[in-house]
Amino acid sequence: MKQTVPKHRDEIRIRAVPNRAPDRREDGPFLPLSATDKVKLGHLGEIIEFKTPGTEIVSQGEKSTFLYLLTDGVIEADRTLHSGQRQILAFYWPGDTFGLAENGVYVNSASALTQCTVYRFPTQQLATFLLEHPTIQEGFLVKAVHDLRNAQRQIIMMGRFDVTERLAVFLLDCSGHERYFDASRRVLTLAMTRYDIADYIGTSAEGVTRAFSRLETKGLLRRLTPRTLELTTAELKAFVDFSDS
Amino acid sequence: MKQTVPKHRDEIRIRAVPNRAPDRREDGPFLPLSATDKVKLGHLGEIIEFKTPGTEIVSQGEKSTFLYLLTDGVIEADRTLHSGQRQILAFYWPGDTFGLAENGVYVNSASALTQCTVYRFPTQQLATFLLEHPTIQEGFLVKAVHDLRNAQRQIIMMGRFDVTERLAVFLLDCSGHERYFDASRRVLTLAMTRYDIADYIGTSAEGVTRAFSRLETKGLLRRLTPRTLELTTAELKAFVDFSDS
DNA sequence: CGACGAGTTGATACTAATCAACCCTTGTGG
DNA sequence: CCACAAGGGTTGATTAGTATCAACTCGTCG
Repeated sequence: MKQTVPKHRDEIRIRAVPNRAPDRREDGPFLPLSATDKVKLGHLGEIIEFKTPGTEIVSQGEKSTFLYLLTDGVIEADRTLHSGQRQILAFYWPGDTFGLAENGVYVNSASALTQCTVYRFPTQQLATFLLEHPTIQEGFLVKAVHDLRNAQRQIIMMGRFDVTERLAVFLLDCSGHERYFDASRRVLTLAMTRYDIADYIGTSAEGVTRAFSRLETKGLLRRLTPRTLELTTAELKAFVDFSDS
Repeated sequence: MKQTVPKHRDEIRIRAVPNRAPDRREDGPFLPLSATDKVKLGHLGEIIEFKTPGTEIVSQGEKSTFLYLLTDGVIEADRTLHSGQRQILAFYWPGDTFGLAENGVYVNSASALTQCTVYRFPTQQLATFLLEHPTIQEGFLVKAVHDLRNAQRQIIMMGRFDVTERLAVFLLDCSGHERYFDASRRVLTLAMTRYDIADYIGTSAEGVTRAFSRLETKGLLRRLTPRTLELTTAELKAFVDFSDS
């Protein structure tokens, strides 16, 4: 289920679009981090592997002892209400951090959707470490702002888009991750169920299926299997009405 | 319209709930900042007053030259889509920062709903300043995470709550600010129109009015005037189903 | 006084939630 | 090896919530 792997060290990298216009642009969607900073962070953290999809890694309401950095796999963060309703707040991809806390308590749960490997950092040590390493702290600040922008995109999506448009936005987000979108064949592989997607875009599983068939009717995608889709990102982008993207 | 006021200096303070459990709790909803840090920040920034409600302070798509810290008044941040639809992403209260940027460009517009006084910091200088002042940078990091949690609350609200519940959540948020909620008389004064509220909770102005009358029918509030409400926060909290609050 | 914007109410249309039934794949145990 | 259970996925019928359009009131300001 869970296993420490001290042998190899995956590359430490943080996925974020910077606030300011970058002077260099060689790092793709990741923040520039000096080699020594990566080493220092690597020493502070610990690598964990989660072999079984579905494993809950952090649990809403529990004491927040670690901040996590995903290096491989896909993770889902959700909150469950008293009524039992579940809202998925984000899907995390390699380079994303998770384990959001308030007053020392996790506000969301997070579960692996695939096999995952993560770094985890003890929150106490991390806090003092960041004060001593301002450039790394800046990285985490930029990452937090990046996540804030993403959350705002999602608010717009929920507030102004119908279910079909929301699904299109979601699929576009997914196809931004090379590991799961084969750009040459234009095939997207989904790591999540209809229920997961529904709880993310604020509808029901049936609603997701119907939105899929409407997109298919419009010729914006083709379902090869329920979990593998052939799609053209340009056409989907033309379909949704973001002022950015 | 806009006027520099170098005479008096308002207190610099950042409104945020910390990630970790605080060891001291004397600062109310604001972050603990040392006196010298406040002075240094004050020197970096500049105080601006906006006399006329409705003034647009930052404009979506423009080059981001300043980060703003609100010291008095209420501000609204919104994004307008190609279709003309508007989504309000947040209302800002004293102690909040605004002027969110991506790649050096503001992603949202922000307008004053009341008379406002703000600090503004040149983004370039602020970035280097924060690297030299890790404790202040930590403050901005905690603030960004705070805003991220708020955005997630809003996602839950939009994804799982009906219009009436969303209005209740909004009113509860408003009544958290002493300046606009007289706790002894239980009277909340709204700075925003029905249209603003509608664009915030993702409905229409008519929808807001109907939600008001449903809450009034349920006995959860009383409309003294359209903009002043008598309400009991405890009853409203019981009505909404957040796992926190 | 008249114009305008905010706020409210009613009638109608439509999106999507819900309930039910069903298919398909996968994995497990007899 | 096959039967059956379980969960994911899809489709149809019905209903509930709310968007939209229209009309009207009220208060404010020039």
